[in-house]
Amino acid sequence: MKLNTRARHAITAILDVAIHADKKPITLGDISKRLGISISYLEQLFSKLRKNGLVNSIRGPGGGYQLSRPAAEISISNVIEAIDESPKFNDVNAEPDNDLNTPDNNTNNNDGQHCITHDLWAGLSRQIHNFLSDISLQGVIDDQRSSAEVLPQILGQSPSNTVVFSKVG
Amino acid sequence: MKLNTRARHAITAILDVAIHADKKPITLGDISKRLGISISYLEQLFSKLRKNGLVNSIRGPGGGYQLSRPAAEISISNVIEAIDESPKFNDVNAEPDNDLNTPDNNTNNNDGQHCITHDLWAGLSRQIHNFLSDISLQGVIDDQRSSAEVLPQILGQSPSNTVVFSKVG
DNA sequence: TATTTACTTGACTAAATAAGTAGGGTATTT
DNA sequence: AAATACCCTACTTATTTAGTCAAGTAAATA
Repeated sequence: MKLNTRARHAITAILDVAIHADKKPITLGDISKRLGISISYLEQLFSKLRKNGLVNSIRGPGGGYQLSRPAAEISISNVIEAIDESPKFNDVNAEPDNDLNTPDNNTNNNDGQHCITHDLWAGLSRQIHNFLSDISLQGVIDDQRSSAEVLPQILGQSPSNTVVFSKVG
Repeated sequence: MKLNTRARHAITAILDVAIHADKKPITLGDISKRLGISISYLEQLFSKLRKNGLVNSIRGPGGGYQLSRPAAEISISNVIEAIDESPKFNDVNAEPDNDLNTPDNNTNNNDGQHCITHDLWAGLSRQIHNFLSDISLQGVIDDQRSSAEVLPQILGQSPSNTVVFSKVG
């Protein structure tokens, strides 16, 4: 699982769809205009989102994309995992499929210390994954709403006590 | 705040130090052997860790690095933030200092939708940051030790909202 | 049926950033 | 003297980013 700009774009794009869930299907052209991302790029992202069952596509005039299920039932980790799937098709080298960047366990170093920190990282990685599994698109939207109400948004920095989690489901 | 391989290396490296906290200072040579990372690279990382007060250095034979404070009082976000500081020294262009990759809010698109998703991403980013602020090095180690759920170590602040995580999906 | 509109797929790429190494040195401490 | 941290510049390579281009396919509508 990688938290990179690709993931960010996918998340903001699907959030854009989620926000307009009540209306007609959202076209990639709309999203492109709003987010300033090329349609071609969005096509790549939404292709994966669709194949992973997160969005439905509707063709023809008036078509576009909609969430396949309520925003409360799509987690952030769902989106990220849909996006950063390695191709792994075709043939040869199936990549080791790293979770949040898996360290190479190639060079066996002297003692088993490397394995220890490897396991520690894996544990942390799992925790982050679980955390992101518990945040839904709806949760992100609600959090924004509530923190906008409660917080005067005065500070760009250190608002760190304002976590409002909403869980999936 | 960026979760990339650089951050992963920094975290595993400082965890390596934390594991040996009871013993003598850990040399970069030791870590290099165990993690398979070049000393040059580790120097870059530990330079930042030291400047951010996370580790102490001891020169001369028998020297090395130690944690500057108990592992329970160093959070994962502390480490990440120490690492991904932009240079920003010297002179001119102070980078906008992105948190988990800040989208460009340059091209003002038609309506205010871009800003909405921008805010949503910022909110999510903040949640992740808070989450990582509540996980200490000791927490990661303990989690590994007893793979049950770890209560977040309380670091100085982080008062109100007790972060409840785990619960694998 | 013809046209429009939108989604699909795959190949390709220029630019930027990240990742990591190499190697010069200096400063301290044992 | 040796081991270690500390500092700096440069360098190479790999990956990611953020797309473009082209040639489709599918569905709705006029």
